Amino acid sequence: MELALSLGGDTPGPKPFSLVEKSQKILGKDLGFCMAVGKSSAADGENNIRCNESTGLFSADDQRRSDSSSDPPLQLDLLPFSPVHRTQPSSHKFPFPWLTEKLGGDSGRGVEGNCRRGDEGHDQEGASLSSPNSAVSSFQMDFSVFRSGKRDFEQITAGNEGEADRGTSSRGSDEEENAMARKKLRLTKEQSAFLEESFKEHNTLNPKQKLALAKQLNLRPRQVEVWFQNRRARTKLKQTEVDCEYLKKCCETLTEENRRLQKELQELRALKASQPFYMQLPATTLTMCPSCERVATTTSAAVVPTTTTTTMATGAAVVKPSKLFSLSPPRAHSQQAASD
DNA sequence: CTTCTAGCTCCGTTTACATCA
DNA sequence: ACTGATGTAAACGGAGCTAGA
Repeated sequence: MELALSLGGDTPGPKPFSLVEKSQKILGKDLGFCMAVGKSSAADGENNIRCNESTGLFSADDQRRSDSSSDPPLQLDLLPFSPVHRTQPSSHKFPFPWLTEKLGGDSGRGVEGNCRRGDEGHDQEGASLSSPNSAVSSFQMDFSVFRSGKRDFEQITAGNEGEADRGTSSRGSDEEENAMARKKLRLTKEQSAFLEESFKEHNTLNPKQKLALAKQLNLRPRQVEVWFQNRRARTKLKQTEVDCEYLKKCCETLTEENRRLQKELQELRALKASQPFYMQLPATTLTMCPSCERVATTTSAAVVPTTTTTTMATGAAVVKPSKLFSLSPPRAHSQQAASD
């Protein structure tokens, strides 16, 4: 058995969040991820979960495929749950564009901010709908205050417009635009929260979803695309950190186990040397599946093996060895379980 | 069947911006 | 108040893959 950790990067397509039963606040972190520890096999390449392009949902086939492994993967799920989300009432739902579309409504007003200058023909409308009392709609003003320490408002506005203009063309295509200093526009909390919610639904977007989201948030589609791209990268990075931690713990466990086994082996050898007839009883082999920790006992015909072979499959196995033992790969048990 | 193209994601990198000492 | 170091996140550009013409 191999210890297979899904780092989420070496497989194409969306990642296995759909498999995970959502449990929040694992490891006490706000950001969360899932970790899948499963048996690696030649079919692993087929276990990638693909998000349905049209619905953004994971299909039952995908689920079945992912469940097809004989060893159900251990998953650590630390789902994204930002402080922003925590402040939301539990009943609060963001109006996802594709959902509102399905419901036949275009009523959800987008979160304003980083406003474009009418590059898609709806910005002016969005601006005109702004309510002075709305935290969201006050963004433009807040934005100017927010940055007033660095630049004056006119410069900022010009920067936004430049960004907006640039966004309508494909990336890096226009020399004029390239000549212009790259302005980075921080997304508002509302925009980020909205995008986070969307990301929780599905971490990739089809073009329709991207456009709808961009329209909803008053961003360029390219910005939405880049945000998801960066968000996936962040997820992967965090996942890698979690995986590393887990592997470190595995390593420590195995080292400790190895040390213990070596010690026990020495004791057994010493015992054998002092009592040469002691070991002529049939050897007992304990076989434990590391994943389910079921132990099967078999009595071998061998008498006093001259060498003891111990195979540790994973650090998950905790075996109290008696006289002689071996840890066989869970494959044996899997086959046995299958026959059960 | 091959080639071309468009569109996508991933990845590494750059850069603007915020924060802190 | 100013400054430099550092971290974060938006954005860029290239590579690779895939579907469709």
